[in-house]
Amino acid sequence: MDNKNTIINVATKLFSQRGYEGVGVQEIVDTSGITKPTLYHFFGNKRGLLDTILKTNYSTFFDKFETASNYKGDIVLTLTQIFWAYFLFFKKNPEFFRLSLALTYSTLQSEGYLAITDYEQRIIKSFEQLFIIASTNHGNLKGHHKLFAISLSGLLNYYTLEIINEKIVVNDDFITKAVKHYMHGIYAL
Amino acid sequence: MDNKNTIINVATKLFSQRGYEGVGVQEIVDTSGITKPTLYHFFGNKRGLLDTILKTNYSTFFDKFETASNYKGDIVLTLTQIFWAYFLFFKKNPEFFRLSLALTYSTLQSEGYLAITDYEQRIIKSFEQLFIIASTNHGNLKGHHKLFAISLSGLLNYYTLEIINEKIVVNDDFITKAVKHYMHGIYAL
DNA sequence: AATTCATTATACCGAACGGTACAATAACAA
DNA sequence: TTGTTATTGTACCGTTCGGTATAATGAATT
Repeated sequence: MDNKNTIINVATKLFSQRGYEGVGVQEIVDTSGITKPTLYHFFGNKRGLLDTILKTNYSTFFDKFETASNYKGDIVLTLTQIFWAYFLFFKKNPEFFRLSLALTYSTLQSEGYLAITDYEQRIIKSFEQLFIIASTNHGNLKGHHKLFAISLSGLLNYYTLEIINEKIVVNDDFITKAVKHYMHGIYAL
Repeated sequence: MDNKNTIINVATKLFSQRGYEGVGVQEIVDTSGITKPTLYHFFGNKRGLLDTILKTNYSTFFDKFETASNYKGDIVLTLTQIFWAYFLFFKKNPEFFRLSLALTYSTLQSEGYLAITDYEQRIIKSFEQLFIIASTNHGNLKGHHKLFAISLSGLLNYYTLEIINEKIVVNDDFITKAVKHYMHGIYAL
């Protein structure tokens, strides 16, 4: 593997274990078997490295996620597709999930939060959009878009955490239950 | 106010804005109008300061939380009490909520995570315990304790975030809806 | 008044932080 | 083969990091 990708992989792993601020550039280059100027040549600065990690991973993620989000009148089907896409992607990239989770919930003025907030907003907005469109068919969704979008995002993250900890096995049965759990809560309002 | 409490208040605010690792001891003492040895006299080290902040706040929290968790055969009532206790405490302590949220979702080997994990586990265990006891009356809860406990914790944190952002007003109507949303998901399984 | 002990300031420590100037090398095109 | 550009190592920069030795206070006790 070339040095650029080695750095990305090493940094992703280290960041996911001890956080963006908890890992120094020196440790990244040592573990990668290179020296600082190489890292700074490819990424400009530490933040540039983080940005590259996020951009690369989220690019793949949104490809699958936005395909899954396609709504054709069946909200349960769409949610099922979304759950599948979400869980499978992060199951394949557990280190990236841990990193993105930590960044998402880090403090508002931290570098990590600033780096990830646009991506997270895009997910939330996508959920909102789905609920807005679906509310044509489901009257009870109306006026709760924002809340539903946020709670859905939170739920997915919690499930994903259990999945990558191997407490939950992702299969049709689980996905069906999870969607059911979420939907019936909404219908009940 | 005495220096000890000044330090605690200043540190809580700064940590909640830029994270435990993002704030230096020097900045804390400068903002507090004192010098380093004073801080180290009271707290031993930086971690000791964080521990004190967590211990103080969670002490008050668990007082109210565990009173609210008392189950007497009515799971909806108990959940309603828990939601009220949870939301009201963190609405009163929004900075501490932001800090604890960031620590809870920080990386597994970070200092902040190690500092808060016992408290978070206590909350999860408390939820689990509730669902185990309640499963005597609600058969459909059986075997899902852990999952329900975790998803409840996640849901509460998401709601709380909206509350301290003043997107949600905490009143009887909201609490009723939130509990309903959560419960009907469970009943539907 | 003398003693004691908690509290605090001055001044400093070595280590780690992110980042870079500069020169050497490697790769490739003209 | 020469010129050009991308890549990389050596050695270093100033700043900030968490933490402390020492001594000076302040207040309370004897």
